[in-house]
Amino acid sequence: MSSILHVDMDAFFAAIELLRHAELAGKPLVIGGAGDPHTRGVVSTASYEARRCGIHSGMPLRTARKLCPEAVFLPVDFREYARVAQVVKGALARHSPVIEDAGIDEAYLDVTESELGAEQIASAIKRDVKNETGLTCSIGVAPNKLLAKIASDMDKPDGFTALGEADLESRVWPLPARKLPGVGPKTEARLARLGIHTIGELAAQPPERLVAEFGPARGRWLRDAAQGIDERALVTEWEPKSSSHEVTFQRDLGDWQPLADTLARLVNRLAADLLAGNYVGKTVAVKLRYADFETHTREKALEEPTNDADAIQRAALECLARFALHKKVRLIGVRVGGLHRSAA
DNA sequence: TCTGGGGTCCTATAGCCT
DNA sequence: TCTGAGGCTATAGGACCC
Repeated sequence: MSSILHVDMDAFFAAIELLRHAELAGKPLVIGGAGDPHTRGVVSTASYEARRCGIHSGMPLRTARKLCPEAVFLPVDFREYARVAQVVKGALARHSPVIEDAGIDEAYLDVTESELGAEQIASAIKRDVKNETGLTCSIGVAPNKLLAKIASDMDKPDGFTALGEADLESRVWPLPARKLPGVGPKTEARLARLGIHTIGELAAQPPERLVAEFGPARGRWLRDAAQGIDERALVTEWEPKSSSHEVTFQRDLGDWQPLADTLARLVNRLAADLLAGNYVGKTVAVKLRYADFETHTREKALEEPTNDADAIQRAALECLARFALHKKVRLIGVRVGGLHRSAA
């Protein structure tokens, strides 16, 4: 039986800002966008005080301000959060050689081979992370990644939860289906239409019913996940498959020229990123989001893999020309896919 | 004048080939 | 020669995650 830890930092961005701005302790704090709730942007992280007002990540900043006018808004400082994340990951790596980076503020550790118990390891991790960063985290332990992640969410902040197969019925099945990682708002709504609201109700479904509704791959995955079955191994090495930049305009745009100008800037940034990472890509895609939030992409395969800004820009402009400009545009983006390391 | 930016993976569909 | 089944690839969209 494997023993997998999931480590999840508590309100990561907000907690880092509180370290730098001690005077904000106890106040509702919202990190997101440019830090100005009068501009377009969404909440990245809300402190626990702000969450009590109903603010959560993904919410428009304007909405957050209406819910909690006295909240303090700060811009996202990715460089600083990435720096702290490196310190955290360094501390984690000392507790297991088998570690999966699962985003800026979380990771999985395989501690099956450790001589220490999972709970001992978890408390040592909490101590080290606290000592080296001043931050707290929540940790879940389980026989697989799926259950470990569910576990780490069960006691926050600064919690520890162990889940075994025997806990499935009493502790996992009563949870809403939405608590399964991989079930988002769309799937939650479809399940609700089938009368399925909890993970237990999902686990009790005849597989054919889920397959009929969601297709073979997803139908079977839903059943397995609800029964706590997850055989995925930790991903300890990773290479990017695509790289992109996009921007949402403060005011929707109705003309080609500023769109093309913005696209050129995004392409230059992207080409610089590829060059810095020594990557070349095989496809170029342009994304347009119209004012009504309808989103479309147009993609073109390159004749040969490249990271050359001019070649990418030619392809991007061809993609842009295939769009109709019948509605105003709120966002434009560019992506290069099919990445691999450059031979040069 | 709701709704970011950076990703991944899956699915549907169309065109082409055998 | 016509028709159909099935596989493969490219493209577009959707859902999800942090």
